[in-house]
Amino acid sequence: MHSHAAHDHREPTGKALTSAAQKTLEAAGEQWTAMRQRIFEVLATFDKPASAYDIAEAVSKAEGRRVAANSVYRILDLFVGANLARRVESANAYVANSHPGCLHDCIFLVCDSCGQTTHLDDDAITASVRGVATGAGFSPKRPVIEVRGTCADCEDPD
Amino acid sequence: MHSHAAHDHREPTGKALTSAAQKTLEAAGEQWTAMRQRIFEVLATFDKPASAYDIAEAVSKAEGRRVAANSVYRILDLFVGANLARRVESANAYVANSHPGCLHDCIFLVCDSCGQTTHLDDDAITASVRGVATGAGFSPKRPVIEVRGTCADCEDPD
DNA sequence: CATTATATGTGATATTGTAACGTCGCGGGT
DNA sequence: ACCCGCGACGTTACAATATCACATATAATG
Repeated sequence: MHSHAAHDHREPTGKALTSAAQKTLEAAGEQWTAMRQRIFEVLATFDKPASAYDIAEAVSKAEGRRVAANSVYRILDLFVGANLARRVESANAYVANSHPGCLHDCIFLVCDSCGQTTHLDDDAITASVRGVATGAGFSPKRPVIEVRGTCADCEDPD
Repeated sequence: MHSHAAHDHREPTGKALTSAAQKTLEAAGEQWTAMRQRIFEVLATFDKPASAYDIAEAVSKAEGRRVAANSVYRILDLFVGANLARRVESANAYVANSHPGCLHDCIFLVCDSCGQTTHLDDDAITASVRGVATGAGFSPKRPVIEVRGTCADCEDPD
């Protein structure tokens, strides 16, 4: 996937991904706490965007104690700020960034049927989006590019 | 603005816009009721994206009776479906479509500081977004392209 | 007019997101 | 060791956004 990118995106998984996330967060001058690790791990295991409440529920179950959505939001905000996670605006949900530390604007393909969300990078497109914004006298900070539609599996279930 | 579009976009305002909206909705086989007109008018007078609750409140005040958010959502959904209005996903809010009847994918520039939102059309960009989605085996239905940032006025207040 | 479909009203409830404030543990200064 | 300040997290309350179920009203149709 996104093999068109100029640089290679090997996607770390499991422990490697968590470890990469830790390095990135610490490099940003933030602490890597047990709670943050737990939330990152849970987020990373979801196969589709997870809401803060989804995560709170999953963590609560895993820890055997109540974890409030509140706390999850705080940590998700931190993750988004440090590029460990992304918010999918059209789904009110979050996904782990599979290559933290590299900070593309990104494109999400969100299936209306199953919720599966694919992450693409296409610097040409995102640059042109920023370009038209700038051309209109606007200072772009965060392009939100998401495509709602139907994924291959739902479109054509063999 | 968006003078690059292949066809002319004169932007109807006030009564002309309402009338254009009516024609479009009726052409879609839906009724143009007093309630729908009221909601469209109120939406069109907002100078920035309005939430369903903003609209419910404004209509309630204008009508001197309680109009529930519920009813507003129903009508907004209808409007979005008929292209009379658009939802700004990253703001949980809606804007009137200033040229109903013509249905571009569109690009919103949303100012994080003042909320002002500018609507651009750029068919080259939206086509390329749909293109990468299709290239990934995805069937795009509704691209969501929004740019969060700072508008000219907030960036550089003379 | 009677029948049916569509539109709206109403209250309840679910989901998503923030605010305010308290507690705990950790590190630095004294 | 003690105090202090700070960041992380817990806890409660609440605000904002969104949907559901069902009643009523209004419009379209025969």
